[in-house]
Amino acid sequence: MASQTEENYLKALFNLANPEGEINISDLAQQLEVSMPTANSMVKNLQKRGLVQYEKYKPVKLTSVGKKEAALIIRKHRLTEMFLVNKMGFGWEEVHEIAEQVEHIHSPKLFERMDEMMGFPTVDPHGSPIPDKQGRIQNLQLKSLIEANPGQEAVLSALADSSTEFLQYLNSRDLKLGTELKILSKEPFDQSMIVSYGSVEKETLSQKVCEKLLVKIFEAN
Amino acid sequence: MASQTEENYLKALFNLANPEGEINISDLAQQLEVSMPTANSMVKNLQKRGLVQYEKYKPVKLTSVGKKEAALIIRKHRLTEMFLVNKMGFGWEEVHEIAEQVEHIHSPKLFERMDEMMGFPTVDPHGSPIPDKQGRIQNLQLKSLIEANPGQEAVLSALADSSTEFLQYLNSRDLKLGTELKILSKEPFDQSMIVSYGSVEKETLSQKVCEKLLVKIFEAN
DNA sequence: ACAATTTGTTAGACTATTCTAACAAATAAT
DNA sequence: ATTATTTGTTAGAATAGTCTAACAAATTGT
Repeated sequence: MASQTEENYLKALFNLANPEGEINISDLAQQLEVSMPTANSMVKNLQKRGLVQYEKYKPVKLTSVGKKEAALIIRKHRLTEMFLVNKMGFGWEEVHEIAEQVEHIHSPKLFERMDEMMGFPTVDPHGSPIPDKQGRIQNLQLKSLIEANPGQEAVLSALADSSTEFLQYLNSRDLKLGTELKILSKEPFDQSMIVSYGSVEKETLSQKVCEKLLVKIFEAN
Repeated sequence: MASQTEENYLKALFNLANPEGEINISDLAQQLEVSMPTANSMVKNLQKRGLVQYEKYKPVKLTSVGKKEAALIIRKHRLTEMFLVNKMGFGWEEVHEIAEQVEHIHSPKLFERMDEMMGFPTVDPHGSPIPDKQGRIQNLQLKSLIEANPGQEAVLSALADSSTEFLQYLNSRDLKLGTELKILSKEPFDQSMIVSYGSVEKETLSQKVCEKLLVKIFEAN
């Protein structure tokens, strides 16, 4: 069984993988806040255990076994986040740290019970998909708000960044998953957007923010 | 901050302490399933950290700081057990293993929320008291059923053993916390007792079982 | 193409937690 | 009281995970 440390490496590898599934050792080291030699030696260890594919001076790739292990840890993380928000009344900005610890608990029963109590949710409080028990992840094909154009409408469906700071920014603007945004205009100079939603008539969202809002886009009717 | 391993040693020391608060290294080693030299070296480490009092060849004692740390871990354990039973529908025989892991989570918020959701319970599902936030433990002064005499009544209030096997034995006899037992007779030869309770007219409880049932005793009216 | 920079590797060391082997002290048993 | 047994200690080694220093390969920028 993977140690807590190994689990954290698997999760980081999963999250950092580029579209080809490759990860740099330096990115891995940075993500986990360890030195490069440390990351390097753990990658060798994971290779011995069949969880990653790796050759000297080449980027790392999770094997299918490694990918599944990682997805199952992420499943526990996201189920926990959802449980904390839906069943225990936490705010979406408070749950990451707790889930970071709970995800390492070995107890299929516990997570199945959470899943059941919530009616088998498919996304976590930040809109990220919850992998199924086989470690499969549904692909929602959401777009970044930046791709929407004036006149269109967009439903906020997930976030590309779940940091406390960003979540608090969203809280302060009353932006939640499910919020319907009308795109009023786009500023070509800095890529910022002016939108309206709910009782907010007019709000300017910077490029940085728009990039991190994942939406379903509709033609306004 | 104490590591998970150190936390487990503190908890074991707390639970093994005799009435004078003393613990043998061999008992500690056995409880934690480690060798004696391992337990010995960890005791020295805890001593350096001011959590135990210790001199060569003498029994170990928790300091007041160590005792408080231990009690706060036990608080998390028992709150978790209660939460799993009351809020998540687990059986009392299923929760120990899970709580054993959850107790190491660092998140005051999480445990305070559990406490709040349950209305600040004072005992866990096995009747053991839940230490308060200062690590203080209420002393219930319960007696073992073995001390009750024919003609008296006793309310099952806690257990001196919460092993899965014992809990399953109790489940099979429909014995729960709160069950009112009438003592019909005591067998002087083997210290077994014949009792009635609920819809059970007559049940024989061995000495071993009676010793582990902690009760409040009343004169029958 | 070659220097500068970034990225990755090796070697060697440290800490925490564990072990076994060997021995010493304390306790129990005759 | 002397031996036998149990309990506790020391020494020395192993593993997991981490580090720094030094070097090597790959990439970037003229």
